[in-house]
Amino acid sequence: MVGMATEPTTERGRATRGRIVRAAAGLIAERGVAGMSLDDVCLQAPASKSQLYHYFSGRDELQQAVAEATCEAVMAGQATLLDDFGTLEGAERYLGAIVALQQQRQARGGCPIGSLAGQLAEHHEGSRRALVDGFDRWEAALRTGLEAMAERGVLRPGTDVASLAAQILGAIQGGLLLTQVRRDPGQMRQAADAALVLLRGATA
Amino acid sequence: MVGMATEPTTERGRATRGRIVRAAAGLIAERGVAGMSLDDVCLQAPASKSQLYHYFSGRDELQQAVAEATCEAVMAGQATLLDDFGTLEGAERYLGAIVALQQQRQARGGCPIGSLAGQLAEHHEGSRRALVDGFDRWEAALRTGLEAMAERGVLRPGTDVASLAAQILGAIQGGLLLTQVRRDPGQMRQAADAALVLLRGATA
DNA sequence: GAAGAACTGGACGATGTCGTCCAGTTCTGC
DNA sequence: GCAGAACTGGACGACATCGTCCAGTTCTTC
Repeated sequence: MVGMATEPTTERGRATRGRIVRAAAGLIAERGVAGMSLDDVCLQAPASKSQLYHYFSGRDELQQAVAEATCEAVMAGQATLLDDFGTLEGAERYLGAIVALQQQRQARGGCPIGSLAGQLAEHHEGSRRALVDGFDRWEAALRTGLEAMAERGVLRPGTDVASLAAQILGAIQGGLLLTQVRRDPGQMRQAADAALVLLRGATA
Repeated sequence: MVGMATEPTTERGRATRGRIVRAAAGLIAERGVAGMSLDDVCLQAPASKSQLYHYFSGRDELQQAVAEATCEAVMAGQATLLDDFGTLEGAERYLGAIVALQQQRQARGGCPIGSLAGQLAEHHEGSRRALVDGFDRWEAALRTGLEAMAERGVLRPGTDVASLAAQILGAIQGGLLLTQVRRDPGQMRQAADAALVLLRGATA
């Protein structure tokens, strides 16, 4: 934990760093943060201990990198769906897609960001900040869609789109958490309905 | 992990088991599931290894006991507030109390049940079931309040109180998660407002 | 193509953790 | 008050994990 982490400057270095982060992310998703050992990460990457410690100062920094990569992946995965969020129908499609994904995954895993939050947020400031950043980007995308609706007069004038975006994100996260714990995608369906109630409650 | 767990039959045994669970719960709250070692639990309880393994088959069973105790504590802590949930004003008081608690705690810790969910639900079936039980009891309490409102004609006839209860619980959990990650009690305020919107949307 | 920086591989010691074991003490039922 | 069950204390071995170290290889720059 003495040496500082190094950014890779060569193509090979970037590839190695990427393999390590992906392996760590996979192991965390599979076994949880507690179940991920650095040796396992090296084995799975594949990479060696010195490579891991070359790019990361230690476990904490690796976990933070996983948090960042996870946020990136989640946002990238729903980017096109979120672009649609500027209309009521688009919002319905977006929320329906989340429900469908939960059904397809048999209600496992919950939200990748939310799951990490429960495991990291309270105990590692760097990881927490990475997750805050992820939620901020998510919420900003929702807000952008709401603003588009507001501009077209779909929402009542004076609607607090910032709050509404936060509430919708909260409903989604709560729904995903209950879905995961109860192993029931119906929980996400109800949460999606709740988000739509909040949205429709603000329509003109 | 070979021996099965034993229920204590004597007063002293129950006290010891209780000390162990409380110590484990405290350490998990402080450092997370990953950061709790059984040696630390014994040190803090105080108790000895053989006592721990006398009452629990191993780490997993101890964690499950912590999950059960946490659910119990959370429900006991809000029992009187939840009794109030049978009126609109009572519901406002209840949600306001959650917000106030988050402010008082400086947005730390989130929901004890929800936090455990993120760390345990995906990886230990027994713990998951304990958490499901906690959420079920919570939701049932909300539903009881909603049914009281429905009977008194506060809610529109035909309101699906079961779904509404799940949605309100989801809003609360989502709000607590965002509060914890963002370290901002305002997140819980917005979630509480969202829950009230859902509730008022069902009033006659 | 040579020099130096970046990267790689894997062995290694220190440490923490788990789970076992057994001898000693306290409690319970008769 | 005694026999047996329940409980307690702490030492112990096996093992996993962390983080370090250094020699060897590949890349970049000139």
